[in-house]
Amino acid sequence: MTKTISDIAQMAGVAKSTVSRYLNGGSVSAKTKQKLERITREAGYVPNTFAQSLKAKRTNLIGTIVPRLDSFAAAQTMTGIDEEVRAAGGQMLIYNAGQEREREIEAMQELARQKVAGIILMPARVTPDHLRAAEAAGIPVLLVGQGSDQLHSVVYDDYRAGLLMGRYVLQQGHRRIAYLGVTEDDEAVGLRRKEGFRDAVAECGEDCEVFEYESSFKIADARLAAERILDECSPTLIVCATDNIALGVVKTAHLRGLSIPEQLSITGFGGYEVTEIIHPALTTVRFPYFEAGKLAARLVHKLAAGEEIEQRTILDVEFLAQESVDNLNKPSV
Amino acid sequence: MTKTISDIAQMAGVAKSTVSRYLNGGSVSAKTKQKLERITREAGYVPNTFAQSLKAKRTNLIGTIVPRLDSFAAAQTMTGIDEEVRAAGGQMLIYNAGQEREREIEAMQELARQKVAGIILMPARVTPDHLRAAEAAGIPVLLVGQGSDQLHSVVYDDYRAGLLMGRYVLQQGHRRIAYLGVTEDDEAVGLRRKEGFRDAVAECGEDCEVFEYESSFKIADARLAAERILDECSPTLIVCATDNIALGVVKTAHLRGLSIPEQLSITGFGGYEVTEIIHPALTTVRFPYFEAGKLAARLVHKLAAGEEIEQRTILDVEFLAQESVDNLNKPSV
DNA sequence: CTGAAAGCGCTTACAG
DNA sequence: CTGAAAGCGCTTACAG
Repeated sequence: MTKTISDIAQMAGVAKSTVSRYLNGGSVSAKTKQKLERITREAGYVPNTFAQSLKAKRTNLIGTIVPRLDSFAAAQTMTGIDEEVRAAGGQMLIYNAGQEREREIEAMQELARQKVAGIILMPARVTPDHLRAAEAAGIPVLLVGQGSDQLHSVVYDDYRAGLLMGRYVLQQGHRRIAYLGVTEDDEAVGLRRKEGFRDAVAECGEDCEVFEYESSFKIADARLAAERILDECSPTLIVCATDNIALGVVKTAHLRGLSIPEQLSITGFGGYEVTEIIHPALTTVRFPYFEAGKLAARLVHKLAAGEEIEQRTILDVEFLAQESVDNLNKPSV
Repeated sequence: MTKTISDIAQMAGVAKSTVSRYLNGGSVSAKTKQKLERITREAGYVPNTFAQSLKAKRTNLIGTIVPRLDSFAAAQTMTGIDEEVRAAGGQMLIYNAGQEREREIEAMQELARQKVAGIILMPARVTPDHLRAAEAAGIPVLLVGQGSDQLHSVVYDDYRAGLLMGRYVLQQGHRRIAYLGVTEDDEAVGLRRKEGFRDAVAECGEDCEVFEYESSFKIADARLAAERILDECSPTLIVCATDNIALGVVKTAHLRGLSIPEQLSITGFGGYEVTEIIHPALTTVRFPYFEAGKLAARLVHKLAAGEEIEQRTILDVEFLAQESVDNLNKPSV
């Protein structure tokens, strides 16, 4: 049924090697080239990827390992990677780790078996197991979202995001603030953003009370954390480590009948599309997920080609003042 | 560096075929099995997928073609497929068609080349080109979300979704309604939902004005459409063909200072997570995207195994009354 | 420019 | 239960 290179060779009256050479742009006379062109077209010839890969021992596949498929950040990043990989004539293979660290390790092994040209990994945390697996894979592994001294990475300026957010809310007059973060095991989201925020508070000089809380990334958990915060310390503002967490806090505020931002100000990090759609629109910091994906794809291709790249590429973030933070400096009515 | 089956055979002092048989669960004596077990483990042997596929001419890959990566429905469906495919020892390969019909066709050819065991396709519309490509692919193609007389499919009960929505809003007393739909080229979303809604209106018997409008799936377009609707026919309720469209309408309402649902009721279809989070929570119909993905994976595996399945599997939807529809029957204050 | 041959790593009848 | 051999469809030196 499906034609092989031998069939084509026979039909054209040439050797298999000639056909192969033609297919791969090797030296072929104009005449045979023309003939082969016609015949492959008419026969609807498509090369067998496996046979190619078996010989060539590599593919133009880029493996992407994501923590989950249904997150805004992951979706944007994948879209960026896909666009760039496709433009380079390759293909993206997505591996869903389902938020389990072991499956990230497994994924690297599996993708290495499939001889992908490179791997883009979006981990919540980089462990020694990751480093070992990356080493063993024998192919370039590029991190997105988390940095590492051992592996190449594309990261966001989480520290600056926290700093910008801190400066802004302080400048709006907030002095009694709850910071709803996530585990510091997550260096980028849990640690850096908070550090930036703390430094903004420190540089402000004035008295400012900050109550630190922790939640998971889940909206449901964020709602519970918000209950606790409101019961315990009644801040004028809750700074949330991600937009999703902020959405949970917004929900709790609504349920308690608190109006935003008059009675409670709320901020997020991320810049998810939904932050502009909800009312009031959420003040946040936009992270360039899509651009990070495109860049990551380009970099991993370079790595695969043996080129040198920077160990760590830091992408800038953009502060987005919207409507969910009250200005406490305005003259009271 | 990486061990092949020949290395293992040599190390164990047996023939390659014996190793292969051991690996594939063929008949091997207990003694050699034990020996091979140890040796493959110690050598860290991993079979070369390409060589396997080259011989076997098939893989345990399931190809999934999605219109886009960053949609709630697509993400949920992919997650469901992935979970099930993985449980069956296979792997899901995602192909992003970027909302271009031609790329859906391309994807089928490409996936066929890669000898995936089956393809799950989520098209906006099934065209003759799709049917031809599916035919030519020579492997099972299962549709999700849109039905077809030629191909197997898993579809949602879009008609019933529209019917339930229509009955509910009429029962709440709405008689001046805008229906903001999408192109009827999209049979499921554009046509069936609207038909269900229309039939609900018909069976109600009473006078009811329905103004039909059309938008794309984009939030920005939905916002514009909402402007037009509010200017032209001031309905008490806007029924939107998807939750995303509803979000756009909600935004417009907020910007105009209309309170929901008192001054304008709004509904969606889909049951996206965000509909519960926003305030007021959006009344909608929940579509079982995740379950559809799981089911699709099971069915495509059956198809690949040569089993018979129903031509069209219809999944039930669930009406979700939340807060965005006003009850006009309540005694006025 | 062209062809014959070997080989990539595996599987699969076929004998024994 | 085990082994020798052929072959999957391609690529790649090596001669010519």
